Order: sequence, then C-alpha cells, then structure tokens
Amino acid sequence: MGRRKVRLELITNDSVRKTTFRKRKGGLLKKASELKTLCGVDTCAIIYTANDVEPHVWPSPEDAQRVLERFQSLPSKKQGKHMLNHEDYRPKDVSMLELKLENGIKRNQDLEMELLLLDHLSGKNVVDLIKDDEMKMLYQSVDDKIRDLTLQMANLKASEVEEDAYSTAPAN
Amino acid sequence: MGRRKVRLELITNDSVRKTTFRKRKGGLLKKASELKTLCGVDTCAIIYTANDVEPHVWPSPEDAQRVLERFQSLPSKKQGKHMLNHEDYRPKDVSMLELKLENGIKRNQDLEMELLLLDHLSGKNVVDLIKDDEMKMLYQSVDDKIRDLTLQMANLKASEVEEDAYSTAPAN
DNA sequence: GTCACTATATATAAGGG
DNA sequence: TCCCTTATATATAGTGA
Repeated sequence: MGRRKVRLELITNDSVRKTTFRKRKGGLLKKASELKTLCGVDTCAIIYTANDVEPHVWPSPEDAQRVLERFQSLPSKKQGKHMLNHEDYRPKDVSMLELKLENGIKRNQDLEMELLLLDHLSGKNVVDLIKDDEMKMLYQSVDDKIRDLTLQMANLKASEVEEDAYSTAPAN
Repeated sequence: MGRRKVRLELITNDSVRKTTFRKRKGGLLKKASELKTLCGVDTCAIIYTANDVEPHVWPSPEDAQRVLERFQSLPSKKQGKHMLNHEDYRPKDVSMLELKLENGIKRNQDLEMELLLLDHLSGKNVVDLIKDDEMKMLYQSVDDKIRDLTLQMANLKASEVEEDAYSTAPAN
C-alpha cells in the first residue's frame, strides 16, 4: 500500500526495515483495536523484538487490568488429560505425607497448565508495550504466587521433619 | 474501508458482526504475516472468542515448532528481582535437605517466571488457530515438564524419608 | 531517526447470488 | 452463511525537510 508494491521478503536495509516496522506495527495495533471495538472480542497484540528482552504487550490499561483479574481467577479446570498420574513416580509407602505433597504437586500442575497457554504465546514477536504500572501489577501478582508456593513447600518440608520427629523422638 | 465509513463501536447486528469479524480477522492475520516477513519479527496473533474456550493461535507450523524450541531453551534468567527470598519462609534448622528443596523451589520459580509472561497474554482475545499437530506437541512438552517436576518432588520426598531412616534406623 | 505528504496498494462495507 | 464484486476508506512506500 504505497507508491509501489513491495515484495514479501525480509527488508535487508536496516533503517528501512525499522521504519516499516514502526509504521506497520502502528497499523496492526489500530486494526486490532478496531476489531476489538467493532466485534467485541478482546484483541491483544504482542511483539518480542530481537532487541528488547521484555515482550511488548498492547491493549489499554483497562485491558491489562482485566487480564490480571482473569488470570487470578483462572481455575484449575481444563487439566483433564494433563493431570499427571502420580502413582508412577511416587515411592511406595509414604502415605502420611502424601496428601500434602500432592497438594504441592497439584499446585505445580496448575502452574504447568497455565504454562501451557504460555507455550502458545511465548517465543512470538508481539505488538506493543505495556504501561509501567500495569507491568508492576503483573509482577506483583506473580510475586504473590511465588510467595504462596514457596511458603507451602517450606511448610511441607517442615511438617515432614516434624512427623519424623514424632516417630522417633517425640517433641520435647 | 468499504462502501462507507463505519462508526467505531460494537456492531449490534449478530450476522454483520460475525461477518466483519471473519473478514477483519483475516486481514489482521495477513498484516501480521507481512510484518513478520518484511521485518523479520516473529509475529503471532491470538483470539479468545467468547464462544470457544480454547484460545486460537496463529503462525505457521514452522512457527509453532520454533515456539516450542524457544520455550524449552528458556533459561532461568530474568529472574532477578523476582527471585524469592527463601529465608523468610524456611523453618530454621533443616539444613540437610535444603538444597534439594531449594532446587524444587527454584524450579517452581522458573515456572512462575514464565507464568509472568503468560500474564501478559492470557485473558486476551487473540487471532487464530493452531494446527492439531502443533497443539499436540505443545501438550506433550508440558506433559514432559510435569513429569519431570513430579518425579523430582517424589524423589525429594523419598530422599527425605531415607535421610530420616539413616538418622534413626540404618537401612537394613 | 522522525515527521509530513501523497500516490498507490490494500482492506473491506455493502450488495447480490 | 459463504462467496463474489465493487465502490470507498485506509494503510503505507517512497520522498523530502
């Protein structure tokens, strides 16, 4: 769409390529925005530039907000066939602690399942930039999750040690 | 871009909205594809339709393949400020097992970090459809990861029990 | 590298099977 | 609903400041 038809192939000239990228990125975002508005679908554009390490995400602030909410309420459904059969990897006879450990495993599986989604998206070059504030919120959210998980594992370990104490030398 | 200028607002008429969605989705994908080719960036379009539960992802088969590879080689960098300070949650005096447990935690943190990326993307309505084969590969990848993690945790638990045995009743 | 300005190339809203 | 077709609306390649 310009003075002349361009061949669909990598633009070798650096500056030209950058300029084209900038222009087209804008166009793509606009299109995505329109699609979202006109059709009521929650579009999202992303771009991992070879330069930046951080992925650039788009929507608007409200969108990012909603993303977080949706993410946090993300239930452990869909796990179906992806639920791992623990039996295969569990040393026999460790009954007492199984439940707790399983909880931990289950949690990890939840994470993995969400990771699956990430799979579909990571490694892609996306189209935009998330505001700093939103970024912080996202990070905060993950930090919280990490905290929970770590605490849980620590407790698990602690209780195991405890249990052990019981079976060999009752707590003072 | 049509017989007449359309107002930027949700199209109320169902059939019209659907048609417009289909058309514009195609256009957006084409644009993304061009951007990818012309600028050498790995574009990716996604759409979570209100109807379908599964997200629809786009690129081409080769892209999906690359996604997987990139994902699997995803190092544990970037963790920086997101590394959790275990000290705060670790019951004191459990030295012997710490390392193993920490490995487990570390792993979880890796997952969490990747989850962070997901944060940026989930909950968005994206633009496309991944081929069944690719989907299977992705699932397989996650399954493998789940297997690793589970096995690791099982081993961790097993070795703890073992250690315990040693300190109280030397193995037969 | 960026911005503005066109001339063109594309995308697509309406309509008609 | 899905394809066509066609009239217009948009996107953008090339160019100059």
